[in-house]
Amino acid sequence: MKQLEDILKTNTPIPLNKKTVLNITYSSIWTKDVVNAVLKSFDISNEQFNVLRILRGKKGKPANLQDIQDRMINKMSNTTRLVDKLIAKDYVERFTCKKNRRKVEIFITKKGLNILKEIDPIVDKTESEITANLTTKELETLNLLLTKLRS
Amino acid sequence: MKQLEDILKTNTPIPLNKKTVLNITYSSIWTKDVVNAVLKSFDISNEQFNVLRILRGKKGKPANLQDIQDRMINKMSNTTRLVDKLIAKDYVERFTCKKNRRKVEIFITKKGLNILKEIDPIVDKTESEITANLTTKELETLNLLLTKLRS
DNA sequence: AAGATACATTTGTATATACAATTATTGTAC
DNA sequence: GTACAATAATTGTATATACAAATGTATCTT
Repeated sequence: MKQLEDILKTNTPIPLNKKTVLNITYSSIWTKDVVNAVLKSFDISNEQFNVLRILRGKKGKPANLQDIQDRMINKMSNTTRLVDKLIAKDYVERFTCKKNRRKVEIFITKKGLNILKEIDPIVDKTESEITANLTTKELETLNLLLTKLRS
Repeated sequence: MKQLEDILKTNTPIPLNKKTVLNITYSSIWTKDVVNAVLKSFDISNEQFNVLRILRGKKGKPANLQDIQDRMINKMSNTTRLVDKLIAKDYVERFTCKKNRRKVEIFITKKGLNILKEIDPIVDKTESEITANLTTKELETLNLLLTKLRS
């Protein structure tokens, strides 16, 4: 098993606090790289894919920018431009909200739903592969520890 | 304890595979935000700080770009520009290697060492705080599980 | 020695992230 | 009703990330 010290090519052992933070960071980059490699052939970024899934979850109801940001795992100061790019691909539509003209209403299009249907099973499979080295019990422990860490 | 489902404001439970990937991503963003908030007052980014620490680790010996990239936890296609910014701050010097003029030799300056000495204890303290909710045994388990995940 | 290949870094372009400032609209206080 | 504050989104600027292409240098082959 490749220890963090090997990855970072350091000969001095890393204190447990620092090692944990680095290990989380490194694992996150690793998972992101694996998923990105899969999404790349669809010409869509991880973040754009995430927005599409959120919009589908609204089941026809409109989402404004704050709805999307609330559900984004990446803190986005910049959802506007992300939506711009999805509009350019015809995956999403944006209208100004008539009741409150400061707000916008964002919808996923049929084309957006179709591409999601294509990508979803592949990402699911990739996520299964990413976690394949751990048993269900170990995965539950890992989730518990990460949640406790942040609490 | 705030579950991932609460954070993402979804009412449907997330499958364990997907939940694990999301949990790692979210935890990584969380730790990065905490550390960045601390570094911000020093007008230095997480990545620039990381490069400085790597250079200090060379203890006077030169580092070329590949040395730095090998030790970077973030896969950097772009270490050149990161070093440019550190040079602009007088934290780092760059010379072309005389023995092999394709290579560069990068050194940390006294000013760079000084700022590191200032920042280090604060980051150490922050990392201790980040991991404060877990016992030593739990931290060891967490590191083990993450390492096993990637193996 | 000339041409091909490999190596080390830099540069270009597109996207994402972080924070501040701005614009437009709505709500509230007086 | 006007002034002021709050809200929602957009825009601007700087940095970081990802990948491809270009540049300059060294090495290898014959």
